[in-house]
Amino acid sequence: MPELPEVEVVRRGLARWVRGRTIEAVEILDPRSIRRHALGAEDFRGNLVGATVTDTVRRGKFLWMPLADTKHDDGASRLAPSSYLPAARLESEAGGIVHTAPRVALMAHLGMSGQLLVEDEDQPDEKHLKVRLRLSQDGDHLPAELRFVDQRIFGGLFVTGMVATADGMPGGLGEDPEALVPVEASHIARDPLDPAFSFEEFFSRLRARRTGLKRALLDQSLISGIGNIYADEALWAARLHFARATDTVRRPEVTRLLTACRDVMERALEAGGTSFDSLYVNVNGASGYFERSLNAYGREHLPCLRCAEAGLDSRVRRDTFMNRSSYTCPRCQPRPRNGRW
DNA sequence: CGCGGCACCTGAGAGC
DNA sequence: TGCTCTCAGGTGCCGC
Repeated sequence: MPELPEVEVVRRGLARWVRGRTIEAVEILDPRSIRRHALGAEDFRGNLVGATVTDTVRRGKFLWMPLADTKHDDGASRLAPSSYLPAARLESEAGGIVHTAPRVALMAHLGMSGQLLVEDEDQPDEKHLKVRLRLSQDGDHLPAELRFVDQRIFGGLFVTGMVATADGMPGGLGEDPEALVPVEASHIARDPLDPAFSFEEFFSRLRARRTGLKRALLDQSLISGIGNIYADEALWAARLHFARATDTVRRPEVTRLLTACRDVMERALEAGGTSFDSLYVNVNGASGYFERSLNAYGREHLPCLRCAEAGLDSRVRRDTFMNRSSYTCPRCQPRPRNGRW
């Protein structure tokens, strides 16, 4: 489930249904979905069985569940550090990233088509079911399984170590304010809904780029959580063209753009996310309904609603950009000449 | 070293 | 029916 609001919907579902529960069994139906686990699917399983999910944390589109080991009362981890933090990684962290006491997390990225579903064990397997986790039954009537379903396999799960980022700030949006960040998410910038997001840092880094606005919005190391839908929606709301040169944008324009990003993603979150079909659902399999609130994305040839309100007829156009579609109103988002202003 | 293009996958739908 | 083509909410890596 792609962009920030959809991932946050999933995070909240996991916080409700999975936090505090212990993983009792792991079934890997397709090892290709254990994507970046350096030591392979079998090691992945060994790291998870007996571990308890202590929290659910998100940064941009990355989602993770910090794990506590419940096997030993003395607090010693059953998990050898080398099994989740390869030596090469330790060496590569010299620049910028300070290593702290290793903690582990179950990382998830949904890619283009991943789903995390909380279900009873008697539910039939989904066609693209990749991984099944059986969870402890601490209370009663809790669904017994957490399933990872993914048609295109761009998403995946893995267990990894967590580090503190260079700014020494807490990791992301979760319940634990001291949360660290998994190594694989440490290059991901804060997202616009993160209280620690810095406008000044974003503005100066954006201005230093020599590229177009949309390409910058989609760069997760500059600003995270924004994908193709919400980039188009935010640019439309801010009346800016996707090809506008980043080194010419002025402060008020960037303020407008960021406000638009926050606004559209918060509204999408309230609506449960954007779904065009059953591919994008919450942990209980239900679709969000923000799709009906989109102003630009997917509206080729349809009227620009802002222009219509002003009594003008302007139709949304679709351009191929970065090998994907971009939707703009040619009247209120005019294409800059020579990519400049 | 920053930027842009492309590979990684599967499936749905259109057109012939 | 089946082929080919395009398209789909993302990310990382490689060459320039």
